[in-house]
Amino acid sequence: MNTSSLDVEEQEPRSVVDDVVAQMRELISERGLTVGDQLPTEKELCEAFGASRNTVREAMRILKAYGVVKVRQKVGATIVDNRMSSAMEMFSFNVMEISRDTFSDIQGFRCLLEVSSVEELFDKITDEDIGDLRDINAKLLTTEGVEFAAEQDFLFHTRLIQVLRNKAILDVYGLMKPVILRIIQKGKTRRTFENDTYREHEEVIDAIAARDRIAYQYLMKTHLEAGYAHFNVTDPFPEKPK
Amino acid sequence: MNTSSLDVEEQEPRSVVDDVVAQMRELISERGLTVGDQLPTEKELCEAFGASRNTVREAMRILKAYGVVKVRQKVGATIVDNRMSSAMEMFSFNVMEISRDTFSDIQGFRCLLEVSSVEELFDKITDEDIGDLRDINAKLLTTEGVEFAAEQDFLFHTRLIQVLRNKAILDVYGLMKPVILRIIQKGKTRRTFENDTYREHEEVIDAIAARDRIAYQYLMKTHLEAGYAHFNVTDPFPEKPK
DNA sequence: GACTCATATTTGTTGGTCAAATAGCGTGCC
DNA sequence: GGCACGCTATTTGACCAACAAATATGAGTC
Repeated sequence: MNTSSLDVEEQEPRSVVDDVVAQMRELISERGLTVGDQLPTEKELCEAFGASRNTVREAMRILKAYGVVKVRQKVGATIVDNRMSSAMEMFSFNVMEISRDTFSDIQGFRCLLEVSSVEELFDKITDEDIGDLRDINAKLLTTEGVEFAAEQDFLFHTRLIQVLRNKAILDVYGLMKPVILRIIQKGKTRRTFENDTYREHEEVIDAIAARDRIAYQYLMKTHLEAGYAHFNVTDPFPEKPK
Repeated sequence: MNTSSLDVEEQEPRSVVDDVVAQMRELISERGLTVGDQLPTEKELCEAFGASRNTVREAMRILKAYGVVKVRQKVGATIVDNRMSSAMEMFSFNVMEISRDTFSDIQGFRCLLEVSSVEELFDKITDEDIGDLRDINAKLLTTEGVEFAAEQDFLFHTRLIQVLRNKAILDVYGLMKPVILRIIQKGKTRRTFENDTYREHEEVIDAIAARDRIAYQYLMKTHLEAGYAHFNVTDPFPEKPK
């Protein structure tokens, strides 16, 4: 069921490249290297690890893909921390249909983030935040196509999360962006955004402005669950048994 | 402040490898490839993209690092979806100290996940779940070293999250594992786990068993915030201005 | 049909070449 | 001295060719 965290994956014989990656990790750890520090040159790494340059390069590609190093010609490899944006990159691959389970899981997550956080949200929100929310929502009426509308829809919810001033939560929300965007678009037309979505957002903002906890929670929950109808009606899910 | 989502990073001229990665994405998208399907061989990709084999290989390494493909000799590249475990890999790099901000953000997140989800938690939790929690917590008394204790501590909280039956939330929790582990260990000894942590967990379990919402929320919040003392007292943070 | 084995194909690794970028150094000028 | 400029050595980027290792495939045998 869950293939992500706990299963014991059969370990294939580690390739030389994987080995070099591991040694690079050790090197970073041992020397206590951190953001801004330089790694040795490719040549030095070759000698240190006894691997060919291509192998070292492939290992370096992995670190770059992880967003852990940044390489510039002549300068060499510098340690950075772009792991969050790298993670976004990787989750933007459309390698599979969104299953009904994934959909309801993500929606449940959003519910937790946006509905259950009401206390902290009402605590921290300012008039400026509310103004921004109205501005963003207004753009839903400009009818620039479904993709644009979906972006604005997502931006609205992101702006709301931003009020919590919690980078970890904001990052995770950004991480889920590709999936959320596809959920938002599913089964909707430009008119859906113009009519339903815009109105629902406005009602949510009104509830926030009035500091009405009950109304906010009800409206946001309803709004999030509204997507479920669109999602459910579309297709019978050609589920793919492994 | 926030380097993850919104800033406009100066775009350097894309390398050939990045280009090949982009073309592979297109190819996957166009052909509607999904988990289990095969990619063309390296040779075919070279011809299709007009790139050398090493370049194609480096691009393939990136896709492998993303957990999007799995490559076996002779068989070739198969599309998979191990992005979550790949994400865990990348976040297990210790490239930077955990800042106080990161700490409080993560703790805030955990608070949201574990405290605010009380309704759903109490709704879904079974006696079996509670039994598991007690079993896991009991292992804190076996005194096998700090690393083991920290693992058990983390496992306790993971098991709690598992009750929600939400894969997305569970995955995100797993994603934060490396950071959480370091937070858990910070400033603690084996005795801390044996005494304080064990007792706090037991109290939480008791509250759950009694279905006492108020007590649960208070105890869990207190427990999570307890780490803050350990964290704050240790060092003055040699902050590293860029 | 079932099994064995040789072979061809495909990925893994290595060594090398050339190109492109550029940090660092030296030179000359003011 | 200090500054601007250009050269050069170094380093990464891309490519090529060759061989090793793994293995899917098919021919051959019973």
